[in-house]
Amino acid sequence: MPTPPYRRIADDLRRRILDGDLPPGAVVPSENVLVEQYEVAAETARRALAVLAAEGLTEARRGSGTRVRSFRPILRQAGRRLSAEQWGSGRSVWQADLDQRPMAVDSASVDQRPCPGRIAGALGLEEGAPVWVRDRRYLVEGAPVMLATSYLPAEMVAGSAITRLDSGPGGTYARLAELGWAPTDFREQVRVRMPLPEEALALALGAGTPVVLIARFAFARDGVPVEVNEMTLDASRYLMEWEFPA
Amino acid sequence: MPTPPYRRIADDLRRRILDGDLPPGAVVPSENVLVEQYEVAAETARRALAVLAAEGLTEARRGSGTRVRSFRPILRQAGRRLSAEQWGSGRSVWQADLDQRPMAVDSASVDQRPCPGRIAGALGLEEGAPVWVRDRRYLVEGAPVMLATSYLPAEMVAGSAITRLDSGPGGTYARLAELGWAPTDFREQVRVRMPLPEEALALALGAGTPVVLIARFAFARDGVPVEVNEMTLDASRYLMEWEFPA
DNA sequence: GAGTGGTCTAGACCACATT
DNA sequence: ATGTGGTCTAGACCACTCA
Repeated sequence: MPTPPYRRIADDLRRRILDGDLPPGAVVPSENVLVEQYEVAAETARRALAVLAAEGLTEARRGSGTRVRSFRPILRQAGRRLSAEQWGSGRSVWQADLDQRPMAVDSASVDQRPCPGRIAGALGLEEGAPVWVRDRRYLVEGAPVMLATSYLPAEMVAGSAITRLDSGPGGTYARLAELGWAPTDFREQVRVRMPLPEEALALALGAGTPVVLIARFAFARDGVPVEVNEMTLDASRYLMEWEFPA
Repeated sequence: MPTPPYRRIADDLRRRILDGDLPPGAVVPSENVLVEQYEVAAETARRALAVLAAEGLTEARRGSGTRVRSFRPILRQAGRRLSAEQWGSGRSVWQADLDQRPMAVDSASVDQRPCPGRIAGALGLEEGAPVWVRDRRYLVEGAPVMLATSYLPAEMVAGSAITRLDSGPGGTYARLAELGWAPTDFREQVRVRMPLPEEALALALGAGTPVVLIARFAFARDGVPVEVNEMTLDASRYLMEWEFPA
């Protein structure tokens, strides 16, 4: 039971990628080349390349070729507590160009709808109670990176700018504060899995790219839940950070 | 350019899984069955099943069959702030049996080593300065779920139980507190990607299972970094939670 | 032993990008 | 026009599980 040829080929290529022999953007040897070099059938060479694609290491383009993917993560900071100096010692262990690129919204909608069951429990509402639903897709450099759907009790936010596409300066949380429901605490629950086809489509995900699901709960004074925000992130584009006290 | 047969088959099966028609643990139609039902070649049927496996939805076992995977996550809580009542309204949107199963450690080592470059910066040390390195693998119900490697400045922890396999009651942080370096703040940086073969091996990962990489930085008073902990989690087994103030 | 998934081959046709 | 990746087929052999 020696490792099968397609795995050996994949292992070779992977090592070359991780060693930097094939840097980000470099063209990976084509199927035909692999067929010659390793003396295997075309399908076997394809399978080797498919392994790397499934690992998120490469990206194949029909007609062009297969290239090594590059990673330029967006830094998502939550619960920032520490000062800039403390950021200095204690910075990322991942060497990343954490440039702050501007984020845009390309498709958005705001609707009042009956509350879905799983959200109702979190908001302390009955299933089907009216909630305002804010739906958005975020882009960086023209490419989608995150989907977000936010739920707020209709009774709480009726008449405010939260029910309009443009929620105004400071956004939803600023409006909540004006209504006397300023968020004081947040809980974020995080799951990770491979995307469903619809998610892969909406985020234009390459093969081998997981998604991060974040459910964010915002609480006002006395622990009153005021918002649930379900987010879906392209995992290959994010470096997430949380800070909290001991 | 209609969707190719293998995708149609995969779509059919995926819908049946997500609809609950094929519940967790259920046997997915075998290659032979699919060959008959859809009148395709065996390789085409295989490819359809491979899609589902790559999505983490199924698990194939040679000789046995392909089954729908089940999701029984471990809840990992960080920065717990809110009370139990607030947990009540605002609970998970993912219906999950969050039983607290006991966690064991099966392989552990403690060594003094020169500090790797990427850790040195975070700990405010020179590269190569002596650090104690605590290495562990965690199991739940006999299966590995997390790898963790912790780095502490040798000068800070020399002579304490931190340098021994059994760090004593309360663990590393309790010992740090006794030494006058009680952690007061934490920063956790999180990345997600598909595993390298070595990681897949160490965590016994099925196909289509991402890993979560958490780099945890512990700070004592005045923002002095006292520990860096690099963790690798089986993404399919964790539900992570962070809480923090506005 | 029958059925299951895992791998490989040789050959074919297609869609697409680059030259 | 050539080369690239994407898909499909028919047939083969193997390793494993389960009854």
